[in-house]
Amino acid sequence: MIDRTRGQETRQRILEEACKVFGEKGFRDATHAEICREAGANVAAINYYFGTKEALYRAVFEHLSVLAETLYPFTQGVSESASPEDQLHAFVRAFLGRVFDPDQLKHLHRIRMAEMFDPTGLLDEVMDQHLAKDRGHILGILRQLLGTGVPERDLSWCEMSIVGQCLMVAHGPRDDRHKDIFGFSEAGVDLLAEHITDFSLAGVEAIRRKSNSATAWAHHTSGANTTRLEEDDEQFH
Amino acid sequence: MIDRTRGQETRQRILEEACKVFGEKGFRDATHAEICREAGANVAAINYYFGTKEALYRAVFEHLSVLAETLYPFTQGVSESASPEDQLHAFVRAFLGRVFDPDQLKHLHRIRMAEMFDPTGLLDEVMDQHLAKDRGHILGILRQLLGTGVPERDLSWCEMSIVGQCLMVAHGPRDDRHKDIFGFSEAGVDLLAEHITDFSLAGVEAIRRKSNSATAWAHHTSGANTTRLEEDDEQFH
DNA sequence: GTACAATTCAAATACGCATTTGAAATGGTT
DNA sequence: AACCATTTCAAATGCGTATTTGAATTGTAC
Repeated sequence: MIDRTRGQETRQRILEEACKVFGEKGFRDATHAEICREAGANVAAINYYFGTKEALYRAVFEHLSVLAETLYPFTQGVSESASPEDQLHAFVRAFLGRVFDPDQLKHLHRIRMAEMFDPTGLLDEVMDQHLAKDRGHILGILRQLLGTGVPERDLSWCEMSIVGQCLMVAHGPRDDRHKDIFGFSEAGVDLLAEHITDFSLAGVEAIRRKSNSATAWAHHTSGANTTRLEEDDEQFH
Repeated sequence: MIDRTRGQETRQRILEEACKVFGEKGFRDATHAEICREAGANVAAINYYFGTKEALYRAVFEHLSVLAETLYPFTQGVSESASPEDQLHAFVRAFLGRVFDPDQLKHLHRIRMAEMFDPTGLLDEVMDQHLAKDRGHILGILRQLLGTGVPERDLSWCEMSIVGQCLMVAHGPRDDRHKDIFGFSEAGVDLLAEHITDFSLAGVEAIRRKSNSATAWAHHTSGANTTRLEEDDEQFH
């Protein structure tokens, strides 16, 4: 058999360097030249090991995705029978862990967001798969929190409200600026997770109440802006 | 004097077409050729009227920004003395109005998000200015809702929680898929605004309570995860 | 109707970068 | 040592597209 360790090492160096460059510059502004220079390889190496820049991009995404699921599983630290509140907390913490990972993983967030708003189209199918898995998890938790009778729309919108917070909390490559804005320090991920969890639990609960009281004693919610939260809620004094 | 109406018309057509193309393809994938073709002008026209592609990009952003502030002011429909709850509602509605505008304006959202996660760097200063104005508005509302004693960090994080929802509710050019995911129809902006407002008001209120009870009777919140919402809150049964 | 500025145009240029190519080097196998 | 697959390399090639250029056209003033 033939020793391939040398070649696989180069391949690995390129893959990891590509994570960094794609993460920092985005697909379009990343160049073969830069990736290979930093990885200590020749420009032709990308073509040799991955075929095309696009294939390398996909390889990077897959690489980072499995890394994310390994390092920050959404169920980390909670038993299956934990309360939905604790499950949500774990979900948020894992989500933020991925987003603020000090190593390679933070690049995944950048790549995913860039792909959402400035899509190359290269990751469409792959992203859909991973997305579906994540959605299943958070929706499961929300079903517990909201109960069975709640309409699908409330479910989806609560999901959006929670995930939106987790996604927007970290900006792209300009995170210096972001840290200034939101007063965030690396050590504060747990605090931030607590904030989002508390905020979201209260939000979800408000939606649950409203939905319940709406379906309970009336088929018509015809009044325009008369259905505000305060009516059936004593939490505002 | 010389008649410039003809020229200015061409300039305007290019500007509006550029909004569309930059919005749909992003800065990097937009080409002189496509913009000019759609605008019925020659490739050289961009250079003639705007100098460079980058200058055109900046012009587009400025154009759309003033349009946004004109069409969807954050204070629309509420008096200055309205309750902070109603002010927040108006803010969210205006925000979503901008994001879901069926015409040109929707492109602004795409451009801003792309600039966040795949920055060209061309709009940094300009975006900071507009951002600062928006932040002032929402922070003012939050100050009313949270009271004076609340720490700046809670303020910033609540801001993030709210704005995050508004930003993530609409994806990029792939909004077909998004609409499927979140079950959103154009007519539903008001419903969605109501959801986000309700969700956020409850979230903010939860943060306020926690912050108050924390500062009121202890300087040490040393326990790790013992400061969950349920302790001083009767809304979870 | 001549002159002159503003505008439009087609074709040429320039440049960056992904990709190719074919030769050189490496290292194990016989 | 001779052989062969694997891997590295420097230098071309080719393509897409922003930008330039200089000539043609339009419209206005005198």
